[in-house]
Amino acid sequence: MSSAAVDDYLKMIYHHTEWQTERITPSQLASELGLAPSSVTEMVRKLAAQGLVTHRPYGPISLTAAGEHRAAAIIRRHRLIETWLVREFGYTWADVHEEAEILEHAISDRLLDGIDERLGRPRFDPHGDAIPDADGTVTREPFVLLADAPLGHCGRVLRVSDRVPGLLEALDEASVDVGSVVCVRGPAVLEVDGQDVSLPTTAPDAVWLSA
Amino acid sequence: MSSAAVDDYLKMIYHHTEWQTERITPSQLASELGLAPSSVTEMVRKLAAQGLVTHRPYGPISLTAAGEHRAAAIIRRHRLIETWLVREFGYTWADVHEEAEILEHAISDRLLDGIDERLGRPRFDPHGDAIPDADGTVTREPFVLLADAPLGHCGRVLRVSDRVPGLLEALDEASVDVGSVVCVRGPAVLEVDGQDVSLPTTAPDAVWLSA
DNA sequence: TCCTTCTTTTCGGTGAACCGAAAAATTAGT
DNA sequence: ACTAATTTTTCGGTTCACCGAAAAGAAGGA
Repeated sequence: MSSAAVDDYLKMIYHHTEWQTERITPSQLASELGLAPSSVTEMVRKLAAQGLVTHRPYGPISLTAAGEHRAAAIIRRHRLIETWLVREFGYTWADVHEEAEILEHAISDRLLDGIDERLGRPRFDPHGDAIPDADGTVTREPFVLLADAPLGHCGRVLRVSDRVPGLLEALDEASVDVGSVVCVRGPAVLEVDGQDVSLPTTAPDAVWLSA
Repeated sequence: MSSAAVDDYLKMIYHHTEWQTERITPSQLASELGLAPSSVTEMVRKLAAQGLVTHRPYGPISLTAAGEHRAAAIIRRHRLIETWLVREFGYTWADVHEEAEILEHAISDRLLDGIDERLGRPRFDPHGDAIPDADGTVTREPFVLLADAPLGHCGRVLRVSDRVPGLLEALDEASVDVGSVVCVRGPAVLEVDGQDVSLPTTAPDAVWLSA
């Protein structure tokens, strides 16, 4: 019924709306999957026919309830596998992705549950991203993008995108970690432990705080 | 370069010559893989073109040195994964096969080595079958098929085929296990712990003893 | 040997997932 | 509002691994 390719599409679409509200366009999807736009058009039509996605010609793509449920299951696999590789096999965060990308399509539900159990049924992966439940439910905490947070807002750092190169290192330098409590002092300035820290100009769109 | 399908073919061909000297025919290969004969013809030609297999039209198929090396690597993956699932996730021998069948194509060399290390670099799987080394070397002990063993020959049970239905249970009943020392008393009669045990008539072709 | 039977190959065809080039639709600039 | 640039779709084509039907080859029996 499903396939590795279908899973990858759903996962990407889900991923895109996890922290942003904008729906994904075919060209974004194509570039994130590393595929030609024409391939995306074709596959999106198939997904729509299966009721996993809604899409009218030339418009953006979004998941149906069924598609979202399926996507959550795949994200769950991916994040559990990543957590497992890091915790039990000493993988670094950089190494873990490509292995998980393949294993998420190969591991049975039974083995996945064995891994989940062995890890103590974690709710978050090492990046701080939520691991959906086995039933597809996602536990989400209210959040704001740093760019959208009002001046003076304080909250825990919930997530830092790994797509902005160098950002993780910059935050590390300022000893800002996932979980740290920070306050917004300016467009790209945070107060951390009473000290003001300036971030790269790309940071506001790549850091999420609890609301 | 390789693919899951190629791996499956090589594995089957290897498997067939592991305990028997006869080379495999296209029709046997087709039935063991659950494929149409025409599919086998086609794939075998591709394998031959890649130098993994030798085959002249209407003849049997055998692995080249390169093919055998590749096959050993796949068998290694398969058997390590099976061992791991049994030891660390409580899989039964019956359950383990289909999961390993998929994972053997998905796990990276790095993760495989992590698993190997965690298991203490085992040389045999729970069935008693040898696990090839990482470099493709297979440690084999000299063996005889029970059907070929001379009367009075004594040796350890090295392997019992899981293809003869009921045989594993029959041997279990007689408390003959992989590793047990037995002596040949007749065509289908073994001496075990000083007692004579009669086996089903299918047994002599499905039990291997150390030479 | 010749004829039948069984095995293997050849041949045309399928579905999945991809591609590039060209056409169509949308969006943006002035 | 109209043209230019961009995005999306359409269309024909590819590769991989499979299939069934029919032809070709090998093997066995009288």
